[in-house]
Amino acid sequence: MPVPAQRTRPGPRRALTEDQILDAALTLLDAGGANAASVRAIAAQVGVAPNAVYTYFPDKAAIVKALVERLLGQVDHGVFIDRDQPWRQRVEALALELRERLSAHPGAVPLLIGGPMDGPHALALNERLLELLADAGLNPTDAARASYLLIVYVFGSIALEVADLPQPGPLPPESERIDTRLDAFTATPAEHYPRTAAAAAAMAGYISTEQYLWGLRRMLDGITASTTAHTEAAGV
Amino acid sequence: MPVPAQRTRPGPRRALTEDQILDAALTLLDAGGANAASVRAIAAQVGVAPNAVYTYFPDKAAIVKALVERLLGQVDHGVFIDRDQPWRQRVEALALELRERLSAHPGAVPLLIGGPMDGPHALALNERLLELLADAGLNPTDAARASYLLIVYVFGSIALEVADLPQPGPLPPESERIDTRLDAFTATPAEHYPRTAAAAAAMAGYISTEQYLWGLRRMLDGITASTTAHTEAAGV
DNA sequence: ACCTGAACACCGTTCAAGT
DNA sequence: ACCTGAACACCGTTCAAGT
Repeated sequence: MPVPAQRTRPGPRRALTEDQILDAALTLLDAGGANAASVRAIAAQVGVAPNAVYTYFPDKAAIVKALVERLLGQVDHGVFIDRDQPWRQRVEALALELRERLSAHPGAVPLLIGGPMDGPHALALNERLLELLADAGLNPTDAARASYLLIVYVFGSIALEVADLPQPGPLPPESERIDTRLDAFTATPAEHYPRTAAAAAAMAGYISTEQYLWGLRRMLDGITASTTAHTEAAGV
Repeated sequence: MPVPAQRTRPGPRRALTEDQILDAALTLLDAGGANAASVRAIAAQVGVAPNAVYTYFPDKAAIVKALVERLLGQVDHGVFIDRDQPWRQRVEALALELRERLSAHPGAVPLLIGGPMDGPHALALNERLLELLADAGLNPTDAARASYLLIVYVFGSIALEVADLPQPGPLPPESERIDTRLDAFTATPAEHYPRTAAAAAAMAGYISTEQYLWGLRRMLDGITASTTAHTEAAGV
């Protein structure tokens, strides 16, 4: 998003900024879920007529795109940029940081995965991940494939988690979270789906972060197993 | 089917079936993308007034739910139910079959991942996957975690693939597919994102099924690596 | 029981006009 | 340049009425 040139200075009054509109959209998303951020609701939130929004963004898709970029920009790179840390730990830090940032706004998640993530912040994150995998000793092809695998996992996990949520609004603390998925499985007649019922029982004690990290580590195991020669040389 | 007599006059008799409504929804989805299957468009497609649809389904969510169930029900279990096959091959067959069925209706994918998949067909698929993982020698806890990991991967892959699609409508053959993601990466200035640009170059020759299977195999590697003792005993 | 027209409360977006 | 009211073409859903 380029900085507007200084020559086009005020007209009668500039009542808003792009950021205020994105703030309003996010507030609505957090309170009412993915469908709550209508252009009209955003306009009402910031106190203008619906069509005034189109002074700042060409259409709703542009608002969504800018919002997605903003969320990805909030990811703290510090936690996984440190090359002195073991690379697996850095991947875990990245995965946890992304998950935490996105879980903070479940209503925005469907917008995230609803379109291509090709903005500058998305590309910057991808770049960091590729650096990380290069540090791990992967060649460019393996790094590219592994990065896509990890991205699918991170966003897929969050998307399915949000999809299983019973209602819009902020995520409750993990300990109190009601998981529709586990609910459905637990309510499943064991005579029809014995293994699903058993799996629900086996998983009942676990929290989702644990499951998330378990999956992530299995993927890292698989990635390193296929590229052992390189990882040995890379150290740590 | 003979030429339909014009019973456009209000008839007390049942003019439709639930299946016809789902057929219409799927047709619209395939032609116009995820937003094309409005209740009003469905009604128009089957030749009734919009509110007549509510005789068959209580609301739009019920239509979506039934449609998702129907799509999952079309998955052919035969390809991965055969216990004489090596279990990894069975997992791959399941993953490929699911991907093929869902890719046939890209417009329906956002509806798939937009809500919980807890219908009978979804549970049946989960049950088959757990059987498969039990055959591989995993204990119930590992099987539950591994199955969720695999589900996240399969649906996450398809969701991201659809999200990167430029246009609604049917998926073109894989060889002619335009991938917004790769496009964005290729168009990326190499001076800002050198590794992303390199990754795009490295991946340019690959087709997505190859990437899909690569990721799947890395996950299976990681799963077996963490449960070696069991897999040895399970044979194959 | 099934379908209808009409209506309600929404939606994204465009347009002409006012400042 | 920025904002407005009004309008257009949608949307899901409800209601009373007709068969």
